[in-house]
Amino acid sequence: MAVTLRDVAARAGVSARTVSNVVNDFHHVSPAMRARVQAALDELDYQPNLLARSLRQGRTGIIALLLPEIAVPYFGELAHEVVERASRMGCTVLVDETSGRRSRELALLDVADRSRWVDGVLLSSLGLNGRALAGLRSRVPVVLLGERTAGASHDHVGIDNVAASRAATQHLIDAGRRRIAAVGGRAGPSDATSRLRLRGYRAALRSSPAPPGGDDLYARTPDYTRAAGAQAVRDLLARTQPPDALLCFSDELAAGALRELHDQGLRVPSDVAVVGFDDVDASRFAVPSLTSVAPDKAAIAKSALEMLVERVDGSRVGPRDVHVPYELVARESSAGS
Amino acid sequence: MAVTLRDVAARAGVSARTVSNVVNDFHHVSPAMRARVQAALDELDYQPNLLARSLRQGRTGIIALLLPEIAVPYFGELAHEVVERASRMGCTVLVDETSGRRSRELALLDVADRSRWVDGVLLSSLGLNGRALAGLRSRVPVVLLGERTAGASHDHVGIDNVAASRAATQHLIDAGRRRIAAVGGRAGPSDATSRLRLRGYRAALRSSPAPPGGDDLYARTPDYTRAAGAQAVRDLLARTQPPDALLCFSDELAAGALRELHDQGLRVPSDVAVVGFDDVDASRFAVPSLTSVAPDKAAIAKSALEMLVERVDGSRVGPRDVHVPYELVARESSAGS
DNA sequence: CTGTTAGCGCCTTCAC
DNA sequence: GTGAAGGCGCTAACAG
Repeated sequence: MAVTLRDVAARAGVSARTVSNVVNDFHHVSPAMRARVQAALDELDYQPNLLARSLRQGRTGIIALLLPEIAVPYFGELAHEVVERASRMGCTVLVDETSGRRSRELALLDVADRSRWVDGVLLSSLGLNGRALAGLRSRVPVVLLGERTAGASHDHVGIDNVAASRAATQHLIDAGRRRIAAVGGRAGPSDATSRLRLRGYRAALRSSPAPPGGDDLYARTPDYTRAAGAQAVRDLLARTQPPDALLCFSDELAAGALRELHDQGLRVPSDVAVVGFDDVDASRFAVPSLTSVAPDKAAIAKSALEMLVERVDGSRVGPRDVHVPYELVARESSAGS
Repeated sequence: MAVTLRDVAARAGVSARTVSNVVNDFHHVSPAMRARVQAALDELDYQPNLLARSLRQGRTGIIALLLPEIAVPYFGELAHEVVERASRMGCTVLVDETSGRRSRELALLDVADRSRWVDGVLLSSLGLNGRALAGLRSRVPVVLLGERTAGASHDHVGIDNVAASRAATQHLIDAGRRRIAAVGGRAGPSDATSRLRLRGYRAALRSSPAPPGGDDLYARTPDYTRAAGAQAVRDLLARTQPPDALLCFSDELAAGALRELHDQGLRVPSDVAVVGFDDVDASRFAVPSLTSVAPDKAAIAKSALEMLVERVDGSRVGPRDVHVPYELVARESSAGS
């Protein structure tokens, strides 16, 4: 059926070894021989069976990208950067969804680890905390995207969430806001993102001359969706004194918040300023356009893949922790009061 | 290093074949034997090398999903449905991006075809027309997502674009709109989507009692992005008589249009009604929320994967053309004038 | 019901 | 610079 190395060898009247040498240009094959083999290669339209090659070499050139959900814009944009850079590096990307569930993250990691399908794993984990990850003895290298959970024993790449959150909060303070609410996540042990961002938020408030109330200005949410953002606004507005600014820990939350504020007859930014995280493409076109903390997604993909490939190549250096740049993109939703 | 079938066989004092039988529960292994093998399996923590299995069986359980761009919300949502259903069917999904470029689509198809990595391909093609696809003699089965281009020789699944577009246009006519503009694509030979949707749009107008002007109410766009939607609105408003409704051939176009209409001081829906296509998650939360044609994405993924698996299993029936349901979801952006 | 024997297609250690 | 043989780990024919 399919044409194999042997077929080509027979056609050219040489051994399989020689054909292999030509295909991968190994050693130095004599020009005459090379030409003859090449002719046979072309005539038979030979294409190597990558499966067999991988079995032999113990390397597939495939990396797994494990995300909570690919349809969430931020993860979609991240996946885009990963796929693009991987392809430039000669790798292909296998995408799998975890729903952010710990059990599923572990199961997929396990499969990836044992099946021999993938050379390495990029994991954007929501459910696994440091201990769970440290307990993981995987053959396949894993690089974490997003937060570094305490005690993690893996490479990790993300932005400095504390600093970013602090900067975003300061931006609102500078715009004259005094009752700034933080929105998103549960700040629990398995939600490092919101924990870190909350820390930055509080740090900014503490160093501000007119500090607002305490914890009551944090609205927890079960997830980072638009629906959760809308619900959070309803919760906040039901409290005695409504906020004059929202720091939402994702653009999706912020989008839901914008919608709900609109429904409640509040104007953005005059009544309430809104800032998001992730700087998703849609935020530029929202009405009003959304101020957001923009992580350098291309840089995340680049660092992560580079570290992963190093590990695949056998590097044994200690776990690394890479911070990529972020930028606060100021737009209409937080324009000066 | 890794524990193989042989190791287990040696440990249990049986042949590799028997172990294989236990692992895949083939034939009927005697309970006693099964228990002994299972014990060895557990003790050694054996996990099959899927690579070797695939090489042997000529099947990988991997399907490739070729999309223009995963970060585009519609494709992200589609990918989500595909990944989810594939995982339920025991398959994994390899995602690759084509940028909608013909050359890249062909190249990726070729790689998928020859590398033996994937059992089948799901292709959401923008650049390939019927002839180009028909000329493709691929070993690996391919199912097309989106439009069936004329003369295509492959299975295809999508919505009935003509009917859907006609229904959406009728919806605007019923809402009292008289100058309805169509927005999106180039309606050229390699852009079947806009061609079909334009056809439905025109059919609705023709059967309407008060037909508006002619072709001048179609705004071409280079792509289906928000930026293009905004630009299209600027173009349309520069014409002598501005439209009172927009039928945008994607929700992204519509989102850009909403933004631009807002910037130009026009109110939606009172001045201009807007309808989109795809019913992306963001559209529900837009301000105003966006009326959209909602294809049943889960059904697309389901049909496509089912057809693909049938082909992988050797089915040789003629090319099939499946229409999945769609629904016009009426929201604020087209509320009665 | 289980053991033996061949490969799947490729790369690579040995000889020449 | 080239040929021959072995094996990556698994499963599918054949025995027995």
